[in-house]
Amino acid sequence: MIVHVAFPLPIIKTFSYAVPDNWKPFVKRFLSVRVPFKHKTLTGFIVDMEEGDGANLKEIIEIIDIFPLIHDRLVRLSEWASCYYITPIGLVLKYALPSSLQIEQYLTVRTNEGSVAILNNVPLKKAFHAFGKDTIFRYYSEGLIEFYDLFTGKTFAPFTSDHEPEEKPEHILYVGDIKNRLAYYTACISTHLESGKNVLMLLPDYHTTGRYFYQALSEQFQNRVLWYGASMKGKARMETYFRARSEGGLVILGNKSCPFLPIYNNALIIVERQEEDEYRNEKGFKFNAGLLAIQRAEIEHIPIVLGSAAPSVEYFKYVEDGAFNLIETGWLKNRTCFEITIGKNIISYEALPEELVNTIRAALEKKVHVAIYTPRKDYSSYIQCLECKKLFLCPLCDGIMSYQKHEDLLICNSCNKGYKYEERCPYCGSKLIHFSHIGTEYLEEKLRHIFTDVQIMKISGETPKQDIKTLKNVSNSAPTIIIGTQILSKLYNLQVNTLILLGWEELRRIGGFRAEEKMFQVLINLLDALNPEELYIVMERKKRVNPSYFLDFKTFYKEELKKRSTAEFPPYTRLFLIEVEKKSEEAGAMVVNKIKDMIEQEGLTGYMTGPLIKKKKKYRWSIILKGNAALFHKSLSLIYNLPGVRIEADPLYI
DNA sequence: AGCACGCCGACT
DNA sequence: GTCGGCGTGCTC
Repeated sequence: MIVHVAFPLPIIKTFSYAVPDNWKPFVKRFLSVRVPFKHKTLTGFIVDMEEGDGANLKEIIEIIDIFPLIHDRLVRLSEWASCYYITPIGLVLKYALPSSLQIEQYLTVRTNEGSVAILNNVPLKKAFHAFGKDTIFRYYSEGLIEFYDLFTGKTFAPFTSDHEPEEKPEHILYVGDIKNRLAYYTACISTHLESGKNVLMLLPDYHTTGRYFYQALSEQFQNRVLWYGASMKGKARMETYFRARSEGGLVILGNKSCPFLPIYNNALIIVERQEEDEYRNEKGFKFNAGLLAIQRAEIEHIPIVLGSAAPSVEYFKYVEDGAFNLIETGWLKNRTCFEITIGKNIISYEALPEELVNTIRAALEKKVHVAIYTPRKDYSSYIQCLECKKLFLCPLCDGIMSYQKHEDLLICNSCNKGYKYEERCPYCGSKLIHFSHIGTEYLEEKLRHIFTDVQIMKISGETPKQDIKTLKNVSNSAPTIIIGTQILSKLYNLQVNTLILLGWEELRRIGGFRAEEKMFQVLINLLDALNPEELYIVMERKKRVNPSYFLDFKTFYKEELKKRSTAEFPPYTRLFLIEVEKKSEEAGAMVVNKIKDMIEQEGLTGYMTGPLIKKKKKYRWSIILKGNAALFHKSLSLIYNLPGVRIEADPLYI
């Protein structure tokens, strides 16, 4: 017998191995196996079998799982994801399959058979050790023994068709503020839990939105609320795994690591703020967990709720197409916005613009909290020499450098490398350095100068969890100025009176075709979380955008969809970014031509840029491909395997 | 991805 | 003359 094994490696290809006699009876698709690969042993996944002796092939070392730890619907989800994201199935399965070695630790043997009575209540690992793994496999396949887990005491067996798929499960786009969303989610969850079913709920992160929902839902459903996340330590994580797999009446909360979690009687999936970037996994298998959840609901025939105050524009198209039903309650409407227009770059003010200072002062006099949003966490992210006019760029990768004052470092925005700041231009040595595009550090410095006796807090995505917790107490304390980045939009517990946006309009420059959508989401989600009574937007006159365009979601998404449709951008087409990187220009040009030929043969058009000459003689090309992935999946798989080529499906910024 | 092989520059 | 830098390509 020959098995085809997929590895969690960036190769779209499977490898064939022979199966020794002792393992033959147990071979099944989607079992993990240990095999020799190159000079090491590696864990892969059986994705196919065929007859034959495979005399010229290497043999598998052992089968790891006693039965496939994934059921048919999750297999379909994995296969869909592999296709959709042009990613090797092995990389997908690494995310979809729990580590068998972890599972074994919590399993015990159970038997009524006299012949193997000695094994009763023996931990599985011990049983493997004492009898040999293949012997235990044989006992299991002969029905002599079974296993139970330590958390539920229930039998650990392959997933059977447990759920009752709905005829026409509803897909709901719920547009509303956080209070209404929580009430809606709670009502949906309650119905399902009462009938003994389970609900899976995806959240963008663990520490802010995760904590908020965990606490709110625990008040309602007590110990029937579980969390499943990557940051969890072994035992707690496995408890959720086993309970979700065999108990009913639970709501399982998790972040991007849970769209593949096997769930018994899964009746509903909820995705909170599907538009958040945290749902994107950037390592190895680049997926969007929110999108996987939607596909999972489709495959499992269960309803799904996407809830947000600022959903991605594409879902409004799906509403128009009839694929989603829109529910709209309690949106943040009739919000007045005060604009503070300034004539010059904020950094050219001695302190801060007077009107801004007065606004903050007026709020503080009312004894209320003020939140100030700015898109960057550092001091400044655009540093230029005034003499030679050159921009400070990373010596390693040419990325734009930010200045981080508290450590006096220049930090590359692309590769994160830090360099000591020498206070002069690296090109001409001049000491006339100009900073612009200010961030939270700059604001904190200036505000501390002006408001010497006011409590000022600064938070960003890097703020330790402990500090974020203490923010909860801010609501009852003396008037505070809270300076923060986008993380402010997640602090549902914080009540502020005045919200000020500073540098928000700069998002337009960095966001590609999604720039305005991003601006919409940042603005609306800040309002959603902080629920301020007064909103101020500080903008430079020449960069001014009209805030009211973003404050009515119905007109906003209609306009936005119109633009996307004319320019042929998602959701009207899919995008793929093919990046080629080579040390020599000739080698790169060869690969690029090869790719162009393949694309042409498929009758497709790609938009190419390059070669961009990078530092250290690295040449880079990028090709943007537009179209329906199903049509050219085969060529993209071939392109994926070319050395020096990377493919990114649904790129964020182009 | 990771790792061995291989082809050019600075050294005892 | 070699040692080791990293670029290239293969893995059943």
